[in-house]
Amino acid sequence: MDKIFEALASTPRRKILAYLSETELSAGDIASRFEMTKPSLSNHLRILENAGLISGERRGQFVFYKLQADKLTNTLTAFAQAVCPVSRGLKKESKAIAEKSRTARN
Amino acid sequence: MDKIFEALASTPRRKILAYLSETELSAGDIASRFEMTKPSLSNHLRILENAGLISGERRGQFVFYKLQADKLTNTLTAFAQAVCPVSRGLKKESKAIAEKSRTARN
DNA sequence: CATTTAGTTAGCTAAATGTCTAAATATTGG
DNA sequence: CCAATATTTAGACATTTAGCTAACTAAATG
Repeated sequence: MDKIFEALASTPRRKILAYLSETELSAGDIASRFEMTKPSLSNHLRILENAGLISGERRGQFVFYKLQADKLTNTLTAFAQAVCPVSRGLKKESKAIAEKSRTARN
Repeated sequence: MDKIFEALASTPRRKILAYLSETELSAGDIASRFEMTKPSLSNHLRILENAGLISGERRGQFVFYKLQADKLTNTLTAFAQAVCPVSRGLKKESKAIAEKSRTARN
């Protein structure tokens, strides 16, 4: 939990996750999207990987990174539920659904 | 967004949010639950308040803090949706619901 | 109005973080 | 094997962060 929230506390790292949400990318592909040296970016990738949010696999010259979406969503929802009592969340959701249905009917 | 994830990247601060999920508490009430001086804790409260995750109100001698649950859930779900493509999330949810129903029937 | 209680602000220090450059490692292709 | 490409590791440096103590502001109370 600690490692994950620490990993998320960085704009470039969250941006990396967003890039990886579409497709896997090599370290260089990712680096080219940032104004930052490759070593700096490599460090961000390491932090994300240590947190279990991404995983890298070497294929030939390249190392391809992909998102571990489950880890991310599980952590965020678990935390949200721990902090925002479940029933409250469900109530809100129900209300939103009800509102949607209502407007759809009219 | 930046401020919020930065605020969440701290174990004591996440713990404060958990305490406030039950009820509002005075700064001193919160401080008494930590092995930390009051000024240190006051600083954590300031960071959480600046992020919009909690709000403090002075009543007499005390300053009571309460959770801004909407801000938290909205931010987390928005981010989760931005990073984990929506359809994938829904699929997972559907699967979980189906599984629940199935076991309930047996 | 002086004192006590609650909380924040200010100033300091140690530790952690983010970035860089230079060098090392791994893989591919001539 | 040597050179080129992709990536990581190592070491240095500046900035930020988290904690502390001491001093300050605000409210209640004798």
